[in-house]
Amino acid sequence: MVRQKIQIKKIDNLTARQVTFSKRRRGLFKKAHELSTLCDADIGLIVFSATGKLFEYSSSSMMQLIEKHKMHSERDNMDSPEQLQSSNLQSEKKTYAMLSREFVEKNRELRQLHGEELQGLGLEELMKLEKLVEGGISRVLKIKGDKFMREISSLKKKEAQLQEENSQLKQQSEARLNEVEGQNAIEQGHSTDSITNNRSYNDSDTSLKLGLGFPY
Amino acid sequence: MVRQKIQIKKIDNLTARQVTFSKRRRGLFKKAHELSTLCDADIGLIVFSATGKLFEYSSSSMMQLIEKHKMHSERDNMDSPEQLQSSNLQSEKKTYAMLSREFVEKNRELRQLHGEELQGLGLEELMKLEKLVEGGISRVLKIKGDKFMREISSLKKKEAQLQEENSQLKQQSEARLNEVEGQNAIEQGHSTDSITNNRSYNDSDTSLKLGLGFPY
DNA sequence: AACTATTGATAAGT
DNA sequence: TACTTATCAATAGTT
Repeated sequence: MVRQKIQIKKIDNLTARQVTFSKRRRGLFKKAHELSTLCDADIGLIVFSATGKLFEYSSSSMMQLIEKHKMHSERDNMDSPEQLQSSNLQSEKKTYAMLSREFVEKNRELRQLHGEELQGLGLEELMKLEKLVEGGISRVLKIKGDKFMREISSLKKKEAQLQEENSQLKQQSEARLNEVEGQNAIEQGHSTDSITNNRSYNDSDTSLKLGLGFPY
Repeated sequence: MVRQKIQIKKIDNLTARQVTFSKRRRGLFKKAHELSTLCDADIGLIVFSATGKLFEYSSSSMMQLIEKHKMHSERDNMDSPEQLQSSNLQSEKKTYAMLSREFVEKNRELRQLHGEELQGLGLEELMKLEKLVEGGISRVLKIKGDKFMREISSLKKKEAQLQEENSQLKQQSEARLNEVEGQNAIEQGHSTDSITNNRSYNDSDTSLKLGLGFPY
């Protein structure tokens, strides 16, 4: 409806969906309030987000409004008290069944978030799930993450120190070898091949990768 | 809001009020439907006109929505007149109430796992949550974790190798120094203090801690 | 969270 | 009630 008109269908992108939900929900509540004020109407608005969070508006009392609504739907549909009671029971059972289904569904989602029942998921879903859980853990572990980074960095520093000392030792050793050889010009020198190329241990940026791979 | 902007207060003129009611009601319902579709929200909208006429919209079932709303407002409205008759019914209602509570609880937990509502949690709860989410991610990232472990292990191995070479070099260097001093018995030996105590770099078991702290 | 270009909603008129 | 239109409000995409 703005920079570009959108289709009225579920928004794919999670972030965009959440933002739109927040914006439009506010707009909807405002409109409900305006209608209620302008036209002296009694309005109740119940909104459950996809995650199950409740938002509500009512111009008076939601409870009273719901009771009034119940009465109206009863009057509209029922002729006799028997029918009414039967319908009440029936609808309650329906709600019960609905709840059970949704309950099972929520439990499944929870177990998935807990890491169970991952076998049935495709790669795409697993990646989404990973992103989801990463998002959650990134907040919880923010402080822990800092410590983690410091430890990695300390590990790198120590490795560099070792490297440095290693090369110093090597120089020293070779210098002394030269000294020995200089003094015993006729004697054979000791081989130093077994300890060359120490710098190759730094070619892999393992520690850097680790630091970047886990930002929390 | 058009030819002239209006104030949000009850419209005096009856006809104008009725017209506005009709127009804005349609608009409100449309917006409610759009929000429901776009953001996968469950929405119920009840409107009573000033004359008492009922208009309603719901994205699914108004009754189920109202039941869900009751749960969230955690009212014990499960009791109804016919409850006292049957103990069977009573136990069913008990289950119903239990389900309701658990339902709300699950929803809260889900939202928390999605990273919301962390502000209100204590340190204890955050740690529990962290454990929970760690458990989840540990399974999802099993493969990724193996690579992580291998890299840590490789880092440790490299460090050990460096250490080993370092001490070999030290021995070699000292051996050569001894050789030099043996040959120049009168000359002063070079000090080797600057490179002693290399093993102290292993005193911190940083890499071990990292490996254990992040098992994935 | 703020901005803004654009679409959508609607007050008044017919 | 329905249509029109001038204007205001809501908001999608962007930063």
